[in-house]
Amino acid sequence: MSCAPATLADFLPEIRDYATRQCFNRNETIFNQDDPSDYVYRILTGTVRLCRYMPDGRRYIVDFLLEGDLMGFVESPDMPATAEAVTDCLIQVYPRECFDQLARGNAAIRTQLLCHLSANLLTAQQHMFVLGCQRAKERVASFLLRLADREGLSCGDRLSLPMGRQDIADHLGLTIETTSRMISALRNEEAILIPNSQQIVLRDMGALRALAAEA
Amino acid sequence: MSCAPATLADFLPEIRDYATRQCFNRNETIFNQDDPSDYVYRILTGTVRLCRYMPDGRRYIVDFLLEGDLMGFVESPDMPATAEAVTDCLIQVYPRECFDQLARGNAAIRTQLLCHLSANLLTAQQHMFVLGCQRAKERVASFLLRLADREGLSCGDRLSLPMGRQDIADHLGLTIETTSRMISALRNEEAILIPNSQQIVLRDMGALRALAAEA
DNA sequence: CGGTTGGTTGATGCAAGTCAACTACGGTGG
DNA sequence: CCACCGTAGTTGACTTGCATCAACCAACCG
Repeated sequence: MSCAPATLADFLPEIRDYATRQCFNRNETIFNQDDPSDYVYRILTGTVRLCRYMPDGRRYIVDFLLEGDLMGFVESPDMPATAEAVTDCLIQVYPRECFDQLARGNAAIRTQLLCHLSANLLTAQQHMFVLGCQRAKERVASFLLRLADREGLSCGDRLSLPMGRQDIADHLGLTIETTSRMISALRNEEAILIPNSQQIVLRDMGALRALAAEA
Repeated sequence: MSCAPATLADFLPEIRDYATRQCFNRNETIFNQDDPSDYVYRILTGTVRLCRYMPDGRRYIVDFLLEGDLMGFVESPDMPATAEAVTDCLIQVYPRECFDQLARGNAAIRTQLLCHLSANLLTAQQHMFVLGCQRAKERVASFLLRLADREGLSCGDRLSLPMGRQDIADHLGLTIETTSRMISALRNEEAILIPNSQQIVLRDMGALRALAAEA
């Protein structure tokens, strides 16, 4: 059974009467790891990071969520990660119970839910390869390409990086200095241009793809 | 909604008449990345590795599957990874269409399917932390603890390692030499005993947990 | 202006990778 | 029974890629 063209988000308007909208400022926490899973979320505007914090303070950024993305659909009594606003965000919050009830009566939603989780799992596996096998410059190239793909960008387009260098580093398993150096290296090799630190022009996606070398 | 005590595997007997059993020798391929997702699998005996191969030959081992584990439930037209027998295996193979039909008529199965995918996703996120943040010795400790947990072992028990050092290395994003050195280091620190290279006695799980430092 | 925050760059150190030798074990056949 | 071989694991010597530590720069703002 393959995924239908509809997406999970298409069904959420059906329960919009039960939803609330919330604003979060940059770096504000949206929910905490181990909070009860009582809500599901949709990002209306802004960028969010999903983090896991370790007892010793180390942080790993599981993923970034962009405008339109959903979170909170993992089947677990507690949230497995903390969500924080990377930029100011507007977020639609749906009561979980309400969504579950909708899903119980609607097979198409359940199918989409499976697709959503499967897609997340595949993304995670892809990223495990990045962390397990790639070197620093390849990781940065993979990261830029993945963001570009999600935004539907192609060669010559301008990619905006709402997250800071430290966030990118924590997502790629690198330090902020190495991340910065590798971005500079890609500029020196003329694979990208850096009009300013928040934006990157994808000058040579072929070169980036050659580095990322993902199937 | 939390996961019921039943598991996905409990429902498979209902379609056992449509299943076949297949034997695979050590290192034999069970299915290939990009094969159509026409079957779901249950490991009856033996150990399996799920791998992703890259164009340049690098290999990443997504996970190991043990006796009783299931695979092939990701919602995708093609298999996202290759499955290979780590040891000689006996595997029950169910036609996917048959399972899907069962799931369509049974809400409990669908719930379990969501739990199964969610659990896989959480495992993947946990492992991303291992790859992104931990150093070599911590990774090996995490690996041993996870295997021990899955086998339900505790302090003093003997853990068997059906997979070779190279497999462990490819799962942890290390080289075979570093993996071997770290295992030796854990022996020298008296956290483990190594009666032979395929078995490990968990002498001091506290020390291992302190290294893994996972929540 | 000076202070603050986020990013870049340089110098140095170390953890893990690489290359290579050696050991242990399990067959297989003389 | 031992001699030989092939495979898998361990250990040592050396190299290197990234982390660390530290200085510097640019943008922004009171």
